[in-house]
Amino acid sequence: MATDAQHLSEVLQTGNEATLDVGGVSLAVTSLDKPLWPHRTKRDLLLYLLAVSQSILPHLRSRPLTMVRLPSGLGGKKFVQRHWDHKPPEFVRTAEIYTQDRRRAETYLICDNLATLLWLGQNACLELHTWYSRVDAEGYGTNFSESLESVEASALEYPDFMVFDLDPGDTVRATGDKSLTRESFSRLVGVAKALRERLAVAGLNSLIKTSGKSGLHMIVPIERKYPFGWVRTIAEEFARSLVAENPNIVTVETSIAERGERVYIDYGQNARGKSLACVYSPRAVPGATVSFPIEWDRLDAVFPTDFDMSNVPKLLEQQVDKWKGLPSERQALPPIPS
DNA sequence: GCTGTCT
DNA sequence: AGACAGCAACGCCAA
DNA sequence: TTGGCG
Ligand SMILES: [Mn+2]
Ligand SMILES: [Mn+2]
Repeated sequence: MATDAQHLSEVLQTGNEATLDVGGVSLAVTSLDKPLWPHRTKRDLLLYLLAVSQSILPHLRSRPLTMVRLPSGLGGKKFVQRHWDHKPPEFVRTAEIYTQDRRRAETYLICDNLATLLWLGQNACLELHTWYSRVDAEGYGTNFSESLESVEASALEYPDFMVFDLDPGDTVRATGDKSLTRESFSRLVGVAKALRERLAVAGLNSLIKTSGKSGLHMIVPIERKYPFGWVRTIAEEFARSLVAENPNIVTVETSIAERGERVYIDYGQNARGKSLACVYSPRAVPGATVSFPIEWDRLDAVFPTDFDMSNVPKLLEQQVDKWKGLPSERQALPPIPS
């Protein structure tokens, strides 16, 4: 039975299955040789999650999860899962959260510890997406399950980030190849910088990461006191101001057909129940690329495929978490008009 | 990947 | 015992 | 109320 990370790593190296002792709890892992990505197996996923656990766990903590699962890898069925209907292991933290559609509470998973992280890997969660609000009370209500009113009055209605999901527009190319071009990404970077400047003028510091696919995610840490509706209103103002300035390059148009080559700023992500790929989460794409934080002055020098499951653990050896301390950073937004 | 059901 | 089927979002907004 | 959207 393995105990520390070094030993866990050694145990995961060989055999098609193993029983891990993760901080005192027993966790069975199976099908370690099953390919989940081209040239990458479930063993590679578990070793990756173990290697980045110190980096990713602080960002997963207390946040309801949305999982992208591919039990048979990229060649098999893919599904998004937000609820867990059966009883998860004891060590997995959960929250019962009311959902509008089903008119009842569902069980959401929260990844608060290494055992849960590895268990998610065993369950072929190739992507881990998190909410922007947390279940921690800190003065707010924690009745998430009773009714729509109760969850709207709860801590989950108060995000600690404002987010901007920046997606590249269609790239017009004769070949029909839909992969991201340097030109398209460079246009995206330009929009991100312009948005950063807008935010800075308003006194707001922002951080940026690759989504792990083609886009960028901008994060503005905020005081945990504005309901999603207000955060969305502010995000929309910033997004529309960029569109007004550069209507040929930026759009907030929801219709895909209308967007064309323009960069899409999705401010609508600022809503309860929505999620973005967590920083350091792998993505279910052939290259096994990873969502990775970028320093603003490095943005021109990088490309999303620079960060994948193979090299990210190495990059993190220099600095365990590029966004260390982010969970406690807070900025004020304009007040809500009364 | 897991669970419950059918043969 | 083994095969197999079923299963696994949700909130916003414009129309 | 529905359908598109991410
Ligand atoms: Mn995106
Ligand atoms: Mn998007």
